[in-house]
This record gives sequence, structure tokens and C-alpha cells, in this order.
Amino acid sequence: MNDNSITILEGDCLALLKDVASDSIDFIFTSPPYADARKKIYGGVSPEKYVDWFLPISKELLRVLKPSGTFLLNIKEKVVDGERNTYVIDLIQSLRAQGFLWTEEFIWHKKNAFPGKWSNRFRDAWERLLQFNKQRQFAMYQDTVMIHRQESTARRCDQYDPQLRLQIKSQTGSNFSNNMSAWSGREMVYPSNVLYLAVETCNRRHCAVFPERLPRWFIKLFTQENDVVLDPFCGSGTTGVVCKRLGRRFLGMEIMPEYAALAKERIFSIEKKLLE
Amino acid sequence: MNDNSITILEGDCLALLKDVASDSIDFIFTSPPYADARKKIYGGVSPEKYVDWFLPISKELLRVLKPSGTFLLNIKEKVVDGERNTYVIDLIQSLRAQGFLWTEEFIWHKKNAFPGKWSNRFRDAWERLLQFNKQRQFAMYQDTVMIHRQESTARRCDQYDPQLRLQIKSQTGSNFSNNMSAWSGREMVYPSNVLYLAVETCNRRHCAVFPERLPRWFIKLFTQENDVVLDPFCGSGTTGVVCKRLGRRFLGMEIMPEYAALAKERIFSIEKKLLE
DNA sequence: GTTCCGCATGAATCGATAG
DNA sequence: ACTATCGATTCATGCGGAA
Repeated sequence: MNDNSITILEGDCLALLKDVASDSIDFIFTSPPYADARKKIYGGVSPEKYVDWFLPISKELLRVLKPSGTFLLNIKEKVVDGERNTYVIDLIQSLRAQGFLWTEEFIWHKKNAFPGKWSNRFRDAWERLLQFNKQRQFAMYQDTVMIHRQESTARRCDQYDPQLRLQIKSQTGSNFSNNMSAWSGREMVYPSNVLYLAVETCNRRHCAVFPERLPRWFIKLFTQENDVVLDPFCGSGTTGVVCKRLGRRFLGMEIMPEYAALAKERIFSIEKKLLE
Repeated sequence: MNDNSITILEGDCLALLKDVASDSIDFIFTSPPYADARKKIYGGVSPEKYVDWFLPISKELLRVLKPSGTFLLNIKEKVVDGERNTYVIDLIQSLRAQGFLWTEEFIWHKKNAFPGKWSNRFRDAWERLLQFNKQRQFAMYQDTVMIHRQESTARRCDQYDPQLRLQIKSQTGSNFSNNMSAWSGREMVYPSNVLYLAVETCNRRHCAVFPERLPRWFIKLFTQENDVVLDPFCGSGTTGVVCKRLGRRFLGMEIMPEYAALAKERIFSIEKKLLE
């Protein structure tokens, strides 16, 4: 990609990816069109053909990703004929065959999914966030996404005198396993592999597939400033907006002209705000 | 099974299942030993052999299950050589090939996941609850598991949302009447396919793998009174305890004599309490 | 009688060390 | 080189004793 920090390309990502240099992308975050979803827009990939449709694209993703980079795929299988279809788990196996390592599966637990009821199932309140890597060693900046402790634990620790805490810490020094000093004084703890986030509602301008906090969390976790983030199905550009705010370079691809234009507009408006 | 409402059989479930009549079980809820887990207790099935080990058992489960019945499998893949192993998704595909329908995947979002810190991953805070059926039409009693609207949104599952956390804190802390009105309100909603529960810690009495609320929720959802519930890996008998309390018949199987004895003892103690 | 604190302990995973 | 064992890490929970 060029030096511009944010780039939106309009077109089919399979073709556009051919022009991206190998080993040049630090992080790929994308939410591709689900099978049969958005039929009018993407021509409606059927569940049976989903894997065959995706594999040529993921082959390019594997090529352009840096060895230390991460590919994060937001996806959820739909119900077909009363069953959860297997195209997602088929895809996991095919991506492994292609050379990706299936490092982890995060869960997005949707906080305010619409109440719904069907005769034989409840409303679907979670999606998969599949993490793939080229190598077992990859870039990960865990300290950037720490969270507050549970209240019950926090309450207990807060009652300790801060000075006493330091004394304990210095006294025990070598042996701080399984005692207070190991974590006393710390307000923040590491998160788990479940993200509990609200679904963003559609507004007049655009209908975001995911809330900004979702890409933000992963971009902070897997990249540093000026790293290059790729979203081959960038839609209205939420991932790009987050990159702009966080000072990451961004390469977005979108086949629909309206969405590509909207993405550019949203990012331009962020730029303007930042300059003010 | 005989007329006794609760039966615990000691032995290998593959052999014991041969004596169970076809199409006789309303609901199967089980949490088999995970690959290489609890090695000291069970033999420890390796990830490579896991599917081959499970398929003969699931073939029997398919046979004994009523056409309208449901099979619910609690399982989670472990990390092998830096990757999430594929034996669970391999198993899903094999079970479908065997004749099961993969109807749904519920998520157990664990409130208190096993601690730990690693350079390349966070704590694992969720497990799969895979729902399989013989037919697209199956028994499901959705009204039995309805929840209060408040509960569905504000279950203190707020670690990623400090603002919500403060709201709840102030609500529960100062405004008691507000809290009460939420509970007295008649607004009941259906739950989603994500369960947010704490792991039960070991206490002196027994060491339960999952909290009672987990089987309770599914048993209420998929069975009526006097229906027959089967757990081929019943361990210390938590599923049986719940069945006793809910007036369901139960058939449990356990290969370890200590655990089978413990299960019998726990259920006997429930019986005594109920008689008083 | 309450509330509060200390402690043990989990379906875990990684990296180093030893054979 | 490949496997087996061990130590270090970490957070929510329930129990029991103490204030």
C-alpha cells in the first residue's frame, strides 16, 4: 500500500489483493458476507459453495500477511433446513489445510440482541471471532486491553493499606506465588476470550455489522501505531474509522460503490475532526 | 430402565448402553471427559483418538434416544501445540454422518474461568453445549426457562462496559425499590443461546464439574415431569440430583466406583430431604 | 446474628529442564 | 529430535473462622 494512512479501494478483493505485496500486512480483521446473506449485494454465496468461494481469497490473505501477523475472522453459521450449517467448521479445516494455524476462537457475546422466539430455538446472541496465524509466535500486546477486576475481588483488595501492600511486595520478593502481593495494588486484570459487547443499532447513515469496540479491541491487541490493518470486506468502513482514531494505517476493500463511498466519507469526517 | 426414578449404574457406558431399549430416552445431557483432561481420574483419551473413541458410544445414544428427544453435549477443545485442536468440530461432522442433526450450539460463558497468563492467549471463559436431534421436530418447552427482562440485560456481565457497571452499582446500592419493581414486573422474555454461569468450585462434599443450573436449564427446556434423562458420564451425579428435584426419571452411568458411589449418596440424601 | 477476611482450588497453558 | 514432567502464572468463588 502507499503512504496514505487510510486507503479504501473499490472492487473485488480477490482481484485487488493480487496487487498487495507479500508479507506486508500486520493484521487482518474482517467480517465477510455470511452465506446467503446480503444476497442482492454480493450475489448470494450459497452455504454449499461458501468454502470454495472463500479459499482463493484466504490464500491471498495468507500471502500478504506478515509472518508475525494475525488474521481475525468474524463469522457465524446460519440455520439451514433446521440445522446449524457446517460451512464455518468446514472453513476452519480448509484454512488449516491452506497453511493457517487456528490459534483461538473468541466469542462475541451480544449484549442486547433482539428478543426473538422460534418454535425450536432461541435468539442467537453470539458470534465467532476466529483467530488464525502463520506462526506460533505472533505479535500480541496484551497490556493494551486490560479490564477492571470483578467488583467482589476489587472490594477486598481496596481495603488493604497501600503502604502495607508495598511492604508485603518487597518482603516476599522471590516467593510471590499464590499470595496477595502477586496482584495487590492492581486495578486491572487481563480479559478472557469472551467479549461482552452491545450490538450497534443501525442509524440513518449506515448499518454497521459490528460495533466499533469490536475491531478496536482486536486492533489494540494485535497491532501498534503505524502498523498496517487490512479489511477485504470493509463495508461502511468501521474498521477503517477505528484505525484512523488509533493511528494505524488501513487498507480497505469494498465491492459496492455506495459502501466504498460511505466508508471514504466516514473516514474523511474523522480526519476533519482530528484536525480541528 | 426400570421403574425406579433414579438409577446409577457403575461401569463402562458403551457396554451398559447395549441393555437400554431403543427409542426410550427423552433427553441425554452429558459432559464426557475432555481429551487428555482429568488424566488421573479417567484414562485420558488423546485428541487424535477422541472421535474414534466417542463414535461407538454416540451410535448407541442415537439408538436409545426417542425420535422427539434431544442429545446435549457439553465439550470444549484444548490447545495442542499452540492451536485449538479440531477434534470437537471433527466430532460434529462425524455425528452428522452418523445420523444426528446438529440443531444448535449454545454457549456457556463462564463467570470464573481457570486463571492463568500466557504470552499468546487469554483465559478460556467459554464452553460449547452442542444440541443434536434425530428429527427436525423435537420436544421443547420454552416457557419453562423464561427470565426477567432485567436479568437478560443486566446480569453483571459487564466487564467490558464500565458505564453499565456503574449504573448497576448505583441501582443496587441505593435504590432498593427500583430493584424490587424489576422483580415484581411481569415482563418475562425468552433467553438467548448464551448461558452466563459461574463454575462451581470444589467443596468438601463433592467436586462438581458444572453448576446445577446448567443441567437444570436444559432439563426444564427439553423434558416434562416423569420423562427419562440419561447421562452416560454422570460423574458425581449432578444431572441426577437435578432430575430428582425436578421429578424426572434418571439413568446415570459412571465407570469410576468412587464417583458412582458419590452420585448414589448425593441422590439418596436429596431423597431423604424431600421425604422430610 | 452479621459482616468480613484469609485461604484453597479449579475441564489450563507455556516454557524450561531432564531423560 | 522427541517426549515427559515440573514450576510459574492467574482470578472468581465458597467455606470457615474472626471481629
